[in-house]
Amino acid sequence: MPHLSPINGKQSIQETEQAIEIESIDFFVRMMSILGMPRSVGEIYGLLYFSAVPLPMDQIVSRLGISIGSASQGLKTLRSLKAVRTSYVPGDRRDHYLAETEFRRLFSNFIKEEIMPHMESAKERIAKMEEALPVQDEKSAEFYKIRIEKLKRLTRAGGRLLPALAGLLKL
Amino acid sequence: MPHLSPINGKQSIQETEQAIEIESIDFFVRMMSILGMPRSVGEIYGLLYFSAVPLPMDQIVSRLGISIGSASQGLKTLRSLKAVRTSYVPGDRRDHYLAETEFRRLFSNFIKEEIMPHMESAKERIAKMEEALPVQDEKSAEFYKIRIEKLKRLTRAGGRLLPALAGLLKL
DNA sequence: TGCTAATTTCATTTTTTTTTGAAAAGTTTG
DNA sequence: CAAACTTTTCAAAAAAAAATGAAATTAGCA
Repeated sequence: MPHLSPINGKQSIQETEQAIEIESIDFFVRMMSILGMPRSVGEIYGLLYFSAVPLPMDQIVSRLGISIGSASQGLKTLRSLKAVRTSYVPGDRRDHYLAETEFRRLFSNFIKEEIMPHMESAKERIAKMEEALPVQDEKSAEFYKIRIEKLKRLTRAGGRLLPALAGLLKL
Repeated sequence: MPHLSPINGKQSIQETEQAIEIESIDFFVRMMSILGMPRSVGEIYGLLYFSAVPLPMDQIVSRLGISIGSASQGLKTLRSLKAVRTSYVPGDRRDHYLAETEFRRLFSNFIKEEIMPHMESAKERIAKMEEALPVQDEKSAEFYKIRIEKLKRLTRAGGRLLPALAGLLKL
């Protein structure tokens, strides 16, 4: 756990900022973990979310107390989700990172990048079930057909609903 | 990997059923793992989904080649999600399990049981951020307020949208 | 171009999650 | 109510996922 000294009366500005930062990290670690993202990814996003200025990787590393490797991989993940952007800071050769804070966009990207590919392969697997089916020639064939049809409806509905979801998020 | 002999010409009924079963298990293992469920839970549901008759636990164990403990825990999880029901079979003291196949209902249960509790604790964490905020007395306070407000909107929108989601699933 | 700082990669270690297996608990029925 | 069967529980083992750290790579600058 990082950070410096209080100075003045009741509660310093640093303490307030630190308190919010800790809660933010906690918040996003949990949120991201619902989405199956590793802790470090949540920590980094949580830190950047309440940072008024873009932070270079070494700041992220030292403030979170994680390794350089973790930070690099976490940022790579966040970049691929477009959850962070790099911003250019003149006279500094390091990349500086900034959180994307439009949740609708984030959510939309997440669905597109992480969920939809699974829907595609789901469809392929259902197709394989159908291939296996035709030779089946008895009363139980009907049962299988019905169950397969249900799966097809599910993936069709999912394929339509999921990409539309972000639009329904009225923030 | 379990199961028995082909007999007749091109492709036996057992082979067809087995092929579908394997694809089904594969399908649901992956689906469930998107939702953060362990492999065994997907396997069990995948097996039951294409079973015309309710299966007792020892059948599940032997067909999937998993341990009794795994099966028991997996079934417990599935019961809590209402993804399986037990059905009474006269003259057999074992519980027989049946897959719930209405995905809309399944989905709705999943959101209620697995997602919504997180939304509640998210709200609490945001409240903590707000508690930390008031003493903050400079220009940057505004920045924090805006970010916190965004989080509040997110959780509010999530709290409304998520429970309504299942209803939007037009299968 | 060569030097240095910044970042990525990846084999290894650590941590977390899942599965196992066996003992405990619970049920049914003779 | 006791014997046999079924299911649950949980400590330990195994497997999977994530983090580390150091070497390799890349990129900026003099």
